[in-house]
Amino acid sequence: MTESEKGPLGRRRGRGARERILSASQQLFREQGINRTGMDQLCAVAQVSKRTAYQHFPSKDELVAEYLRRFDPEIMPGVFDRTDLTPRERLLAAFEIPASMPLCPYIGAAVELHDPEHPASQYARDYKVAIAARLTETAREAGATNPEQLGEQLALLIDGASARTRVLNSESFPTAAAIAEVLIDNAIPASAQR
Amino acid sequence: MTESEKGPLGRRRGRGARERILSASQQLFREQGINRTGMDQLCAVAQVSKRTAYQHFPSKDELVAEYLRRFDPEIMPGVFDRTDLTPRERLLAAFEIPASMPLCPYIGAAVELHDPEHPASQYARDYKVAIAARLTETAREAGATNPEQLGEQLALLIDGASARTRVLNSESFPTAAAIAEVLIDNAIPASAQR
DNA sequence: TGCTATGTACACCGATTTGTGTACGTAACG
DNA sequence: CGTTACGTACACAAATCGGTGTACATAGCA
Repeated sequence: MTESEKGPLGRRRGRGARERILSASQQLFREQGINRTGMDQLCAVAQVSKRTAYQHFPSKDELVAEYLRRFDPEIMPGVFDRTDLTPRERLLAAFEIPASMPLCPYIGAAVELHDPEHPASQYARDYKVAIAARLTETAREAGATNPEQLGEQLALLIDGASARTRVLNSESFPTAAAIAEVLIDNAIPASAQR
Repeated sequence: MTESEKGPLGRRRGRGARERILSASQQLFREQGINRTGMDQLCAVAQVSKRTAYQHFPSKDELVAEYLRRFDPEIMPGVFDRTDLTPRERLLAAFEIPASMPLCPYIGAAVELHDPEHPASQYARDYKVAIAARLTETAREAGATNPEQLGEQLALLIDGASARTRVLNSESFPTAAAIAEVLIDNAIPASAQR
């Protein structure tokens, strides 16, 4: 609403339309959900004409899929690369989420879209599998006797905390972290610990 | 599409309109989700005129809330009343879901509606708290040293399995049950077991 | 300079959404 | 019987949805 709004001969916002669209997607799809965010509103926030949006993305469905693919992957996958932590600490670090996480967007997309064939749903599935694989890999480094099992278990805890945080509107990751600690200690033979 | 369809002077479907509406809600909201089910389709399945539907429910939002309240509570709460099982067995029985459960409808509603103030979201929260309380109560019967903690942990496992089953399109409750077994055994002192 | 890619403004489409207004049947019950 | 509550048919409103058509402006590059 400032003076920098589009005049009758609209101020040009520049060439980075695609990035602005994806940035607005991150904000709006997270804050309001996918279904409750119309393309009109999204374009208004991105300061992009609707025509431009549809020149970059063939449909909203494809935009949603790209939104998931471009989802800032620094939080979760980042912990797996922290060489300053032991494998065990890395497993536990996956449960320290930055509180600005209302709901895992992959779960949110899968539930909202309600179609397993939707490109975004497919990517959500791939992502969840990849995270579980990373957890399994780290569990193996930590010396777990059954790393696949521990990886899948920890992945389930993360999703449980995410879903429960959303429904109850209260933080559930500490609970999940407590469970994780028990599972990890149970899964790593005493000889491999420390 | 059989001959029993409404003719020009429509065959009367009888007085049980409200029940038919709620029954159709159970079916459609589960199969297609809430947002993707329009009132027109819902009324068609319920064999009820749209006018009648809005005479029973002031709005779709209220219908959704009532759909959750009326949700057949035989599966989950039922296991808590099974006197043929030990408390420990009852806790584990909560993880045996009948596979016809695509996603916990309470989680689904909370995610789809995307508004914590929505009456259905509020009820979902209440329901989740109630289930956790039942688990806590049973955990206390089983002799857990910290029943509140164990109850909350088991509740998180159930929600994690539900969410993960939905996203991955593959059964996750066995994984959750395996974790539950570990947690239960860890939470009950040896003296109280058996 | 002029060409091309990118972005813009804005009206518009058809479909779908929740929700009403109106006038009419009919079943149940006194 | 008549009354009343319940249910019906159908049109329609107002908003919103995803998506397009058209004509124009500008930035970057050769």
